[in-house]
Amino acid sequence: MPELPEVQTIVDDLNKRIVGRKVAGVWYDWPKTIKKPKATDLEKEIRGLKIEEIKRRGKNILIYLSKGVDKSAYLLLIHLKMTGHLLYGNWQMKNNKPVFPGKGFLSEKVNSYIHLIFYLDNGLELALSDLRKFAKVIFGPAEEIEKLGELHKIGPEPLNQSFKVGKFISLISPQRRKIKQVLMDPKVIAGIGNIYSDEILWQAKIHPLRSANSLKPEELEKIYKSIRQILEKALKLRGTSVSDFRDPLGKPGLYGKKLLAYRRGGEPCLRCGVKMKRLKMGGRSSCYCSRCQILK
DNA sequence: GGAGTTGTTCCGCC
DNA sequence: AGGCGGAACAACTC
Repeated sequence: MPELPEVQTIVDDLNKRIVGRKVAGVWYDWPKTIKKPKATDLEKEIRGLKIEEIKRRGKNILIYLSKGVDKSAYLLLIHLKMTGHLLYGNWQMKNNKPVFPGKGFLSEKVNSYIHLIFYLDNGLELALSDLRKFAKVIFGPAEEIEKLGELHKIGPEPLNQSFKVGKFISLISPQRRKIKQVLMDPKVIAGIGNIYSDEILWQAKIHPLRSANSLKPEELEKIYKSIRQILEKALKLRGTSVSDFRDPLGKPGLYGKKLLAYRRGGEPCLRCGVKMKRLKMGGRSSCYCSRCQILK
C-alpha cells in the first residue's frame, strides 16, 4: 500500500530516529524477503555498520550505512510492496515470534506479521512487518545496489524541483497505454500507485481509460498540477491509512479522510453528486465519476 | 467459497 | 513492436 507520501513519511521519521545507530544483529523467519545477500549471510555482512542517512527513491527506502570513512559505502534497500511496514521500537520474543510488549500504539495487528528485525545498538529494533510477504530487502555495497533495476530503471521523482510540466508532458504523451496505467508505472514516473492515481485523475477530471497520447497539453497540465498538489498534501498529512499503513511508531496517516475517489465506486461524486463508477484494469480497480471524467 | 485488496515483474497472446 | 490480461508472490477481509 505505501506510495510516495507514505514512504517519504517513513523515511523522514527514520532520519530523526535511527541515524548514528549501529546494527547489532538480525533476526528473520521468512528468508525469501531477503533477496541479497543470502539470508544466512545478511547478519554477518551488516552487523557493526553505522546508519548514516535514509533516502527515498520511488517507493524504495534507502538506508545508507558505513564502516566509518565512506558514509555511503553500503546500502540497505527496502521495498514494502503491498502490506509492508517498517516499525521502530522494542519487541520481545514470545513463542518464537516478536511481540511488542506495550499496550499502546503497536499493540495492534501490524506487529504480529514481523518477519525481519534489525537490532540496533541502543537496544531498540527496526522491524519489517509484512502480512502478504511481498516486501523485499536487498543489501550490499551501495555502488552495486544502485546499479540494480530497482533504482536504475525508475522514472523521475514527481516532487523534485527539476520535474517541470514540460518534462512530464514529454514523458506521458508518447505513451499509447491508458493514462491510469501510465501514472502507475514506476518506470515512467516514480511513487504513484492505485490510490493516488485515482485521486489525481478525479481532481484533474480525466477518465482513467483515456489513452495517454490522446491527452491535450492543457489536460496533461491539469494532471501534472494534480500530481504535485495531491502528493504534497498527502505528505503533509503523513500519508493514507486506507487499509493498514502505519508510520515507524505505529501511527496511521491522516490523508485517508481526504480521499475523494479511491474506493468510492457506487458512492456519490463529491463534486457533482452522480454515482461513481468502478472498473477493472490489470487486476486492479479504478474509481471515477462518469460525469466529471468523460471518455472522449 | 469466491472475490477483492495496496506493488511490481514477467509471460504469453494478439 | 508493443499493448494487454493474467499470473505470481501470499494471506487476509468481506
